[in-house]
Amino acid sequence: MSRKGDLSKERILKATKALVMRKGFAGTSVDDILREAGVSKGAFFHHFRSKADLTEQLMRWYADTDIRMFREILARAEAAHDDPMDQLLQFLTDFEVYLSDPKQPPRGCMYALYTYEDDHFENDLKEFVAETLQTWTAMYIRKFQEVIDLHTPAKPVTAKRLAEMFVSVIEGGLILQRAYQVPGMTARQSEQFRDYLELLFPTATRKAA
Amino acid sequence: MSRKGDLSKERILKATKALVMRKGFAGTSVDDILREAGVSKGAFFHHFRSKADLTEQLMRWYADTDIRMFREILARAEAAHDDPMDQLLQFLTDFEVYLSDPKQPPRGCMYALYTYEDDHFENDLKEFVAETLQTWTAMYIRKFQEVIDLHTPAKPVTAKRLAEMFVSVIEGGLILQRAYQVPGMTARQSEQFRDYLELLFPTATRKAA
DNA sequence: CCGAAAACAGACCAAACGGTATGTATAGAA
DNA sequence: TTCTATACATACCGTTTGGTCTGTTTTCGG
Repeated sequence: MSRKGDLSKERILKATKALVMRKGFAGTSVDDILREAGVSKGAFFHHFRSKADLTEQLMRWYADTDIRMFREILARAEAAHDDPMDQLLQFLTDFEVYLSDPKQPPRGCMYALYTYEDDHFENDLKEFVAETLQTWTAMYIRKFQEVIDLHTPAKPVTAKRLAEMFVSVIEGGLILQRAYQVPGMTARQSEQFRDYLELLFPTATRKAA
Repeated sequence: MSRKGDLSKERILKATKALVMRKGFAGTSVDDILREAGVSKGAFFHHFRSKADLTEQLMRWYADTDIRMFREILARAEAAHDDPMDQLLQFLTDFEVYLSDPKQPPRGCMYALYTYEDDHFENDLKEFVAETLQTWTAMYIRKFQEVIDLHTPAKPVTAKRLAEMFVSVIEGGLILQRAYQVPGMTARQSEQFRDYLELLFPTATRKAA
């Protein structure tokens, strides 16, 4: 495995991610990517069979790092607390810190972007995106179920619904954040969701982090 | 004002809306639109100076009908109840009925789509989208403020935050709905948000519709 | 240090793109 | 009926697009 080639490939992927987040998939041309990544056309088509191939690899690469990031934050929260509710609240506050990081200005979710441009893509990529979103949701379902099992909710609720609501609120927050160009919007949605959880599980004890 | 021309123009706008919701702005070519709308290139460029001009007019046309629709649902809810909380819950259930209407398969929000492709557009269009989203949010802020003034919330909360959370939850619901291709997702998010409101304002009376 | 595979560079291409030019049909006011 | 502005239709144009082809450099095991 040569290192040089993998480095270029990652340069291309990163450049494409940045461009796609601002211009969409169809709105990003191969020449745009070459300029942004500083590679030649030959290099590009050496690593990717086509633009569609790049799109697919980008999606899988993005999903991999994305899910891994969430797992890490959750693992830290689980290590810090015993009660699943405390773990959850810790996860959310840590996630808010991540969201409020002033680096990487144009925040966004590539799954969201994808769903609004899905006509250009193959069916197996559609399935992959749906599966990835489900994996992401499943992570939360598990945790919410633990909370529900331990603390009686003030109103009947399912773990699945709570998980889906959290994902929705984050996705929607990103859209508002982009539209208004105010950095804190998504984190605020997470906060607001925490408030909901605290109302929903009033018996859950709250400890200092 | 001749009727014939306006009719063709609306045909083009409707066709573009349908295409854009599946392929994005950049991913929809003028020829695509001509095919979908069944008009000639001459007709198209008679009504629109450029593709960018169409994009702007489409956005304004969409925003107009969109906001009007929300105002109508809210007006009906306000006519049906006296208590702002009842009005709000009625509004949400009516909105859920609208969302669950099996017509118009590919649901989506053009503002969301826009924010993920905004690099192609002019600044005044960016401002217009932001303003429209703010108008939409402001509608809810007013109503939430009335509720807060009348019923003490179980946890301190601002009308603005609640309004933004609702918009977020709907936008996010649309994304999940598109990704999973299950029609009820967005309506479920609205339901879940209603649950939150009922926990937040426990003193609010609930009447039968 | 050699040879072969990987990694690149850049000229080139056909098709699709947004847009124009020019001509024709049509509708309504005078 | 005639005049004129609107409403189209279509051939055409320059540019950009995704992709190919050919040739050169770099890398690395033997």
